[in-house]
Amino acid sequence: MASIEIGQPLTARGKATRARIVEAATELVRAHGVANTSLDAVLAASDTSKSQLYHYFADKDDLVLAVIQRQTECVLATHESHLRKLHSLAGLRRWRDAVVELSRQTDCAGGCPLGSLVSELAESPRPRELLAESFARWEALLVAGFGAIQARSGTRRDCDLTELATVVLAALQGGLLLAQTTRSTRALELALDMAIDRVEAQLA
Amino acid sequence: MASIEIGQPLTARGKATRARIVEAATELVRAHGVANTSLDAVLAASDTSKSQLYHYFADKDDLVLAVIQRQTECVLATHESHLRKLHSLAGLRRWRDAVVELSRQTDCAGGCPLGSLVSELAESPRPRELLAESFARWEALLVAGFGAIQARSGTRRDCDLTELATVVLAALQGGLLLAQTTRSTRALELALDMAIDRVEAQLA
DNA sequence: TAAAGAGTGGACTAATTAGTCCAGTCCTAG
DNA sequence: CTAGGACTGGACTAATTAGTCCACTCTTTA
Repeated sequence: MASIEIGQPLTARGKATRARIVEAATELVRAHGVANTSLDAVLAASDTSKSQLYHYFADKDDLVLAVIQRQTECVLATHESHLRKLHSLAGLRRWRDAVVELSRQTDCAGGCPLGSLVSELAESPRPRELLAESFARWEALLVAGFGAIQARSGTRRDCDLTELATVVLAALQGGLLLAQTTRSTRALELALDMAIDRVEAQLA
Repeated sequence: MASIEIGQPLTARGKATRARIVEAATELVRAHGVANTSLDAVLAASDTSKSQLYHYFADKDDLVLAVIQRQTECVLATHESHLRKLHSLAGLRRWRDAVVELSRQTDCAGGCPLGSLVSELAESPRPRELLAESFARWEALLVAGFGAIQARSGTRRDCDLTELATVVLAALQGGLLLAQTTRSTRALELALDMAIDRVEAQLA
């Protein structure tokens, strides 16, 4: 009950303030991590004050939950725009190229925003639950895309699309982590190619 | 020069003290992350004092470098003991089972100690370099194992063992991250199976 | 138009943090 | 056995942090 009473802005101005706080916090967390993002830094970046922050969030953990949700929407929206129109393996390879290009544009820095949140927050129950839901939604996006490819190709092989989605996501996360470490997209490209070959073998 | 002058204990007692500090710091960092590990906590866990810590390390960053090195040795030693005697695909699958079992034993918590360090430290040049070296050594271990399998099997296919090692490592890292999120080894098993199937296809 | 409550500004506290400093003890080489 | 340097204990500082509080302004509604 208390968690519902806090954080619901009732006016347009309130909504705008809350949104500014979450936006600034999300950006700072993506760049520096949760532990290295102070509330004072969030306030400065969003041009708000302590009382505003604590008017909308119970504490820092509560703000972090909102950051997870916003970051989830950002990441899923990016991938959804590519995966929605998927209907062939060539389309899947275009998605691969887009992912690689996105990583290259930031010089492989930062890795996956959701993956980074996992390794920092996975030992806290509530954040971990939210992130698990995020990855489930991400997988569902891939499953839908695989289904579309399968439907288009006509051949209906008996294979588990969910398992395929899991390994593609694992290859993506592992590839991004190695890319971040080596500052090269090579590992990401190889990992995604392997996973997509697997998709082709199972689906075609 | 200065970095060499600090941190070299000259007596047996000094070496023991330094080792106790690094060991305690490594354990705390593995459990809570770098940013959530205070020097006071390290001192309490290692039963040492501030002046001892700053006698052997220039600052916290310097201690973190030592932690990266120690954690690297721990992880590589674990895998080396499995990969050294590798001479068949069945052996590689036993390594897979051991990795999965290790993850299961900790209820999938924590993920890979080196992977976690990457997402926390990859934006700092020196730590990133060290971690890149760690992964390179890990890959070299895999390459050596693949070479042994290839030599044993007799068939000499023309394939890039380094690329294979990279994708296996990516599958391992991505699988561990998803396992940590879902608290289930399922993703790790699927990802490693995919990668090992790839090894089989390329090597056999 | 006036009351009520949503929203705001910012000073304040208490705790924790990295890092400094010095007086002292222990060990070893000459 | 003694000087010098390695090593140690712990008090101390300065900065940063999450979180509290209250007086104030804005906005809506009756």
